[in-house]
Amino acid sequence: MTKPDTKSEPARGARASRRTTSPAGSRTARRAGSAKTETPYHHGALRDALLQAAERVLERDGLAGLTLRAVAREAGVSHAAPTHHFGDLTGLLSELAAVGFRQFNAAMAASCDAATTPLEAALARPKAYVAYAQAHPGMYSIMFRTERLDYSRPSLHAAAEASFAGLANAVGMMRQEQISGDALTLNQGAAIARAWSMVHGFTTLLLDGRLEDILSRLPEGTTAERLLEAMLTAPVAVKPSGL
Amino acid sequence: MTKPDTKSEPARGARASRRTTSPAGSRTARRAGSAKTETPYHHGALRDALLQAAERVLERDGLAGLTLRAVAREAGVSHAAPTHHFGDLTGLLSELAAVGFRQFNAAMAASCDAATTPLEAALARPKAYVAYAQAHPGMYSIMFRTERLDYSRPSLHAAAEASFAGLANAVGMMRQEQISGDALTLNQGAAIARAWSMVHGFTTLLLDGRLEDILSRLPEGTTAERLLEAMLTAPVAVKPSGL
DNA sequence: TATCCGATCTTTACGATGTAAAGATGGGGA
DNA sequence: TCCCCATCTTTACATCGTAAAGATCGGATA
Repeated sequence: MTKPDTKSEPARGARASRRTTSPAGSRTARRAGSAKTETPYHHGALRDALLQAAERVLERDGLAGLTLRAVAREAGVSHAAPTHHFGDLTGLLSELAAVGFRQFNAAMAASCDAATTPLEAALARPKAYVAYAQAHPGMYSIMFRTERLDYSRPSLHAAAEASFAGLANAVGMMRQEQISGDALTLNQGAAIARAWSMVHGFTTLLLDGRLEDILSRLPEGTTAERLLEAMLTAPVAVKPSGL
Repeated sequence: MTKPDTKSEPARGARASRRTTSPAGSRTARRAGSAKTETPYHHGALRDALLQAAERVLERDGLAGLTLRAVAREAGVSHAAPTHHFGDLTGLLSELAAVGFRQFNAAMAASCDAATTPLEAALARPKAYVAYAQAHPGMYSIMFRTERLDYSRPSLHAAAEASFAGLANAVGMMRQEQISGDALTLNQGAAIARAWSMVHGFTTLLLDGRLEDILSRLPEGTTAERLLEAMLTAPVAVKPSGL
């Protein structure tokens, strides 16, 4: 009854004719060659290509534009191809978030290694955290948009876990304690929660534009990074609480 | 060509027959009467009814279930009725978020008024913040899901602004300073950013289940509220930064 | 080397959603 | 009394996620 999905997915129009005219043998030859932009019938590395396409779509069109069909279009394959590799939309988003966490962890590790002074070392990690989010806002927002993610996926679970472990480790070093794997004191937990909450909260507020108000009221030319630094290093309030 | 949208929206099936059999006059009488569950043709207060329906749907079915059509179904009207009152989905979500911010502000104000000791006063606001989010997770997540919101809407802008003003004011009282409306020192901005980032970050991490790991490692029976308290009051780390 | 299995990708189909546009309804002012 | 127009419904359509069946090879097996 419904008009079939024709027309909306031109996708591999060029390939259709090529496929009919080219005998089987040329496919492997083409893949071995440099013409990676052409799409042989069996893509060969569609999974990775789809993830890269998804990242492009996400950073170009935002979260709203990140659909299974849009990713398939971007990668030049049929709209149902992603389903085969990721199961469903949640699967694709979860794997993409895992990619994000790995980039994220790598960026923070690199930044920590580059630090020389103790103060630098203390600020390197949070600065890299915020910098990654600013450079890849789409990725960051996906990584923390839990309702569309499946944390039981091994790759995502592992990547996110590594991120947490790095944080806990950094806090432990800061407190000159060994954070053991299984048990925490209330003070240790509070220190970790404070560090994570502060940086994560700052980042989401920043990405949501919620800090514009504050930034615009600060002395001319104060950047978000400067505000972050002040937030992390400034003396604490007069009253008993950390507020 | 496409099969018309019949069947999927039974909605007011009962009303259709009623409308044909009942002459015009009885409508006002019915609305004035107690039968609010029955749906007169011109609803009379559809806008508010839709917002209440939306809140029910949101807390019952989560963000994924919150669609224009689901809200219309819940309110017992045709699927296109919400469009007339809110323009589009963004409009509905924005107005719902505004409702949320008003509830949120009221809850925090009430909690502050109830405080007696200085320590209580310092903790009342963040505790109420987290408590609201835990009691209304759907509402809270909508209020901070910026990509689907339109902050240029007066009601949402005003409600969110009031929330920010309350926070800035609380921080000012804590520092025993007057926070002037137009300009801030770096330290003042940092104090506001720290307070907001910490509580907002903690809340989102908590709702996303990201603190489970920490909570499960803490002494038996430690609640999220207790962790929050410790995070806000515990002495700060050894090293120079607030980390 | 010829054959066939199964992984990979495409086609087709369907229900649901957001939104636009045109039609019905009736409250309230002219 | 009559008619305007805000309110709500109907109809229509493009797009999306997903399921299921068909096409297309790479490579193991014989």
